[in-house]
Amino acid sequence: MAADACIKPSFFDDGEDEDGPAVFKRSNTASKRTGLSSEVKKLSQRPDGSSGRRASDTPNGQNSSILKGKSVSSAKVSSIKLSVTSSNASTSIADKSNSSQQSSEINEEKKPWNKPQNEPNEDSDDDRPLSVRMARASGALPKCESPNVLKGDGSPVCKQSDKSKVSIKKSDEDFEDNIPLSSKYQSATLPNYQSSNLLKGLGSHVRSSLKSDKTKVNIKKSDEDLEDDIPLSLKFRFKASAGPSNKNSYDSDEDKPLACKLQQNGSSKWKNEQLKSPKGLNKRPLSESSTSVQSSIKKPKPSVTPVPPIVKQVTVKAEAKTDDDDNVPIAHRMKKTAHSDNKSISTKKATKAVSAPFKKTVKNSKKLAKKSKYSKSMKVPPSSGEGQKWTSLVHNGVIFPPPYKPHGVKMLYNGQPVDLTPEQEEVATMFAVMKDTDYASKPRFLENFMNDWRQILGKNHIIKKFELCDFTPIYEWHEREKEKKKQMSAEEKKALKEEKLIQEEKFMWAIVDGVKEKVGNFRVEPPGLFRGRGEHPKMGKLKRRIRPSDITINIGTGAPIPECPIPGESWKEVKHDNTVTWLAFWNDPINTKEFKYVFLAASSSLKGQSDKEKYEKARLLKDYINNIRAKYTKDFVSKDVTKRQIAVATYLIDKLALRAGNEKDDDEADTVGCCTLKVENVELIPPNKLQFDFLGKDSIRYFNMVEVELPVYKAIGQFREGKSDGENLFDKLDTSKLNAHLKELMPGLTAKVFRTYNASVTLDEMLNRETKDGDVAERIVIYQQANKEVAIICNHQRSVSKSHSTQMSRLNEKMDELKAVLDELQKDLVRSKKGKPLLKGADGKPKKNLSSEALERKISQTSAKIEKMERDMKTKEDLKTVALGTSKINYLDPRISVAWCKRLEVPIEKIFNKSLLAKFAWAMDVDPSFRF
DNA sequence: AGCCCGACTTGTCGTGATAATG
DNA sequence: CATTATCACGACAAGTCGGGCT
Repeated sequence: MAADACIKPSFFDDGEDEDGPAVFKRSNTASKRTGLSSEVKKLSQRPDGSSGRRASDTPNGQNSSILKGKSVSSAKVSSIKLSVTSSNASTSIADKSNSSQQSSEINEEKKPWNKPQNEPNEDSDDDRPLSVRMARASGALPKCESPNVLKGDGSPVCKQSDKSKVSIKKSDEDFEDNIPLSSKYQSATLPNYQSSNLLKGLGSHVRSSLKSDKTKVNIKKSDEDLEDDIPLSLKFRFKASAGPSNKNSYDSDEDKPLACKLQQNGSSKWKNEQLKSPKGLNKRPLSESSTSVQSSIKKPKPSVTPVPPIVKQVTVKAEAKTDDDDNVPIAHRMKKTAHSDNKSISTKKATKAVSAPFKKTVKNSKKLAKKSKYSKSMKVPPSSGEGQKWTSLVHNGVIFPPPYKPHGVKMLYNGQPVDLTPEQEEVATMFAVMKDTDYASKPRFLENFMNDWRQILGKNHIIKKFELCDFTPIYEWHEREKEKKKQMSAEEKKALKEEKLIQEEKFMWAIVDGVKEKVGNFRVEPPGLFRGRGEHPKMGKLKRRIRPSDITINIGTGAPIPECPIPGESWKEVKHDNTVTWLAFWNDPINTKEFKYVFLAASSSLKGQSDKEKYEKARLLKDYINNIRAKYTKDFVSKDVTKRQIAVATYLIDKLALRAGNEKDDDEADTVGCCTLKVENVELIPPNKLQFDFLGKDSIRYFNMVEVELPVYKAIGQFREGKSDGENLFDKLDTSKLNAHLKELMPGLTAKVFRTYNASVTLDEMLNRETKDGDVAERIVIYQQANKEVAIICNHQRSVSKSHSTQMSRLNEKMDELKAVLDELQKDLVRSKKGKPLLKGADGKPKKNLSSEALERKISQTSAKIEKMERDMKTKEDLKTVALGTSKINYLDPRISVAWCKRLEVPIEKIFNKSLLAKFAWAMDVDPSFRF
């Protein structure tokens, strides 16, 4: 593989990357940067110095550097530079290790169905060239050694009642021993529930005890903070000025912010069930927008000229590239885009320099601007970077699913075979195939399906009533097809796979600013019956086939327009909008107001950069969190109801990691988030506990009992007063008001940042309080436990595998056998010591005589086996409903994991699988001392 | 000031691939 | 070597949140 080099632009760089980080890919896109800076400035309230920027941690290598530049200086600091590195990583790493979620399925209620085709993924491509640096980076990490890893027990920190059967002890202890805190928490508060999680509220008391570890942290931090002109505490006061009663406690907390999280959240008992009693009706209007931001001045810092991007070449396609190009930017090569070079260069620079606001800050101009600019060949390169996401974009569009192939199998209606046209048969088949899913028995699904199918059947078709339909013949045909497929030889399967790959290859890549990047979902969704989650009102509706005329393509101005793969048809529209990252979109046939987008894959630098910004924003919250907590604590007793509601809602979001809770339409499943909680979802349990029970995103149940501070308890009681079950608990609130408020507390702050913050802080804290001993496998177990803790906080659940109970009982049997063996060995030992002959074996034959020593040895071996098995079982039981993958992908700052791996010499491949390694390429060169 | 469009992140599940087991 | 358990990864649904328009 070739390595590509790349450039990174550094504008300010001062040494930024000096050390280490490898950068690859293009320099960065200029576009956005966090914008925090700009916002920061704006904030009126805070003194600016204090403005939030977090000082960088010195320790962290690059990061610090990143921030460094700007932050230090003055307020203006604007841009943060991020250098994204990308790598592509690939490499040989194997994945294996970690566990993450996986599949399994069914839970009682909901379950999905399968879908027919899928494809092999594989993609070989991963082998995109690694950059040199990367290599180096990786070198830093030890390579992995053995595959096996984990497993052990993950001991659960939390527990649920049911699990009780299994004995507890297990590993937790190990883990916990070291960690006093957790235990404290648990015990403290909750009754049976899981403990650890339950939190104690932010209550400081407890926490204070915890502090210890944290203190150090703070300390460090403080150093860093030097930069800030104003110490947090000041800020704190600032905001909190009014002086909440609790303040003290908080203050104390401040010192150790991390701690908080621990307490956080309780676990819940999971199990998804759908609750049903929601009442929700009132939906409030969404409303208001938040304050706008205008960052006005951006000043670019001039500086280096960027090097032209290099293309990674690959086999690929784009006309432009040829192998040699490595060093030449594509732009150059492309004739069409001739002007592009300039653009790219200039823009990049510009953008970087500019402080951009978070997402598109640019006001209107998007469209106008872009087009115009573009066409004009961007004249405004420099500062224009605002909402710009790329300068050149080349791709081949999307691939459509193959046309329907009629099978001719006739279903029965009222016992008689029925002739169907291919279109009618296609829909009948969609349903037939879902026969053994539970959708097939949901009235709403059946009704929606029949309504849509009837339209295709036409008015006069004999088929009228679902009850008279018998799809069995088609279902059986499908089963046979599946079986056939399964029986294919390995070679045949392989051949099919390759063929598919060849067909898809051209769609898999896009060239963004001269860099080849993987496209995320270039396959247009095939027609099917809509499978909404939970009690979705539209389940069963026909999701019609998408055609080229439904699709809007977005591509660089000079790039060749992808040819429409279906002869005789054409794209709905072709745009050249460089302020967005999508390559194509179409309207969702189920909800025509919504869109389905084709984006770049997670491994792309565009995504990587925004991911990094997300984590930087969460890290910034660290500097404000104490202040924010003090503020809302004070407002728990505000006379202003709206303020009180905002305070309590913020508290719940912070402490329980609840989602914001936007309003939903009636044609969506009835689920809630913080702002949309209904009275019935929160029960008061005297003296100061709250019991939450509601369906959240994806209709996953959130059930948790939490001890809260008394003022919160009382406030909730007030909010419930005079309302019936289905009414909104927070009637004066909605997400835009809440976020607008949060933005006043910290630039760019929104409700979801708390989830990221709490998740990452928890991981960082848990990983760092562990001692360094233990072998790699044990360390991985520690990581998993931390990961699990986060998953619980975020309520990331998975359905229990169908075979779970079977597997458990099988393990139980084995366990019983082992115990019997142990028992017999012990009896034999006693006899042996007394000089009596051993007992006879099960088969009646005498066993060969063993010495007492030998017996003892066997006993200890067997006991060890039993213990291990108990641990494994407990872990398995414990994790049966916990999905670890979601938090790893979306909430845990990968730099925490990477730095930890470097420090403890755990191969990063044990923690991140291949996709994660690619996705987090930007984090691989983090300094080992990085702390969130 | 609210509504709604638009873009992008987050989340669960199914399924094929791969590793572990008997 | 055949099965079964686990893992990786894609599919696609369902959130969040900002911005522009009225």
